[in-house]
Amino acid sequence: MTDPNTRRYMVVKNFIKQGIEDGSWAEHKRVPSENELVETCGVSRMTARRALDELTEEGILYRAQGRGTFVAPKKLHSPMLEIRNIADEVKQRGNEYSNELILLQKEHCPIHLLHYFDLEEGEDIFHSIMVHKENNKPIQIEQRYVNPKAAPDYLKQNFNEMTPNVYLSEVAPLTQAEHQIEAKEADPFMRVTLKLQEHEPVLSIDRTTWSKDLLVSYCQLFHPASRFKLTGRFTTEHQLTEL
Amino acid sequence: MTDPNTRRYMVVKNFIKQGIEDGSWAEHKRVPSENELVETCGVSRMTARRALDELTEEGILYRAQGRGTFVAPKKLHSPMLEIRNIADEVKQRGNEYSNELILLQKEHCPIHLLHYFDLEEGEDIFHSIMVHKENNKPIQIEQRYVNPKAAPDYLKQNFNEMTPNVYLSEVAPLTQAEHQIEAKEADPFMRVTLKLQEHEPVLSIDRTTWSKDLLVSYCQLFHPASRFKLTGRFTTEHQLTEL
DNA sequence: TAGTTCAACTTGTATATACAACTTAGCATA
DNA sequence: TATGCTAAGTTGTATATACAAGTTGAACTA
Repeated sequence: MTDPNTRRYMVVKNFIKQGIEDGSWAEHKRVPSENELVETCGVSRMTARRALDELTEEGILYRAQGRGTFVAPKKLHSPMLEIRNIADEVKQRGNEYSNELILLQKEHCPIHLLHYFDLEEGEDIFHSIMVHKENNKPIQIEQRYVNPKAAPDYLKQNFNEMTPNVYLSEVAPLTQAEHQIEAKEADPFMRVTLKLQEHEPVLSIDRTTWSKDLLVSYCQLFHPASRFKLTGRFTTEHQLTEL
Repeated sequence: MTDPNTRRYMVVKNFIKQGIEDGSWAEHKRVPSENELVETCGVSRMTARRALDELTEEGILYRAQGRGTFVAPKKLHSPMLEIRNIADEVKQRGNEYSNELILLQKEHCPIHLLHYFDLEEGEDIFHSIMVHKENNKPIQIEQRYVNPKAAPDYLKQNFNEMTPNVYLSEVAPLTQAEHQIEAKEADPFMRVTLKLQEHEPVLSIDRTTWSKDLLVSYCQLFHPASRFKLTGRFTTEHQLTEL
């Protein structure tokens, strides 16, 4: 039972999530009761209950004693991690994850980033560009500058095994992150890569991450803004400059 | 068993929380195992487990299979949290700010929000919808549910003087906020109000705010995603679950 | 008709049990 | 010494069972 998806309560969770996704149960509609799931899924009530409990905790369902369990209209609490791992997310949807490495090299640090990475002009930095795919369809472009001091072996990694995000969080555990979200026009590369229509905007997420006081990575993520539903969760504890 | 604190798993939770508070178990120290709690608290293992599970979910403990359950390091709490208001932002750009109140009323709390606001069915909540304008051009739709316990005089306010955001932060100082950013299709109301083109997406920001442990407000902000350049900046503190 | 009771269904709490999966320390062996 | 194995302890998953507590609608009664 190494694959999480073979676990019985995961089967039930996916069964419910699937039903919500394909419209079997609309918002505020009752999903099968615990006892009904015992019948249809062939699990014990406690297992069915665990599935419903977790989905409730994730904000996907809500429950009312004596009445039933219902589909929540909009997630108040996102089930996602604070920094999402796109590979896991794709797999969690039951789809196939793959990626394509466009660029991976050492280069002189761009001038406008020298200050952030605490580098002198002419010093090197790692630069990668990759495309993340779901069922072979491009869903995200990732451009990333990585601090050699924080991840000296970045260039040697095989990013089919492990996304840059996961690798970096292993070699330089996150202590702080800053995000900037922006909707903007796509450039020609994005338009071709993400198969965008004319004038279709992209949702851009700039993410800067630190490990202790060391700036580890500056990363830009681009998604099609209209065709995909993109959610992120941010718990702010310092400062938020808004709009 | 009407008092939640008489429930067995709550007894165990309080026992653990108490021990952490009075210093019996320091950060990263092991707390009693499930079987030890069976002995000392006189509950079944599943009940002890539920207590530890919930405390883990709350970020108070972390668990490692085969090793034990440990006290998680404390989250950093910064009392200062700034959410700048849109009126100031517009004025800072040298433009004229105005708004239009679409709806301001008391209504029964929607069922799916009862749990979050800690209300019973039939209890009332405040609901407002307004449009923020820059040079008389709509730039943001704000829909907001407000907890009457946190801001009992919300309905009496004149929101030309002070935006809901500013008013709320005065009567119930923010201690925590959570955001969810999403690009999605506009509904007809948004399309008309924000003068959107066909199929033009909106950038939606869901913001939930707390004052201490009290959920103050659940708010949705909608912006045209393509015509305006919208940037938000978020500083996140991450907690490590595995050490 | 209006109000009450009750049966059937729901979720909520609690226990007892079994086995799987993982970690660690100590022991046995090469 | 170094290596590998095992036993004991831990969390993780799953089942079966029982009763408590809240909801609903239908049958019953005044």
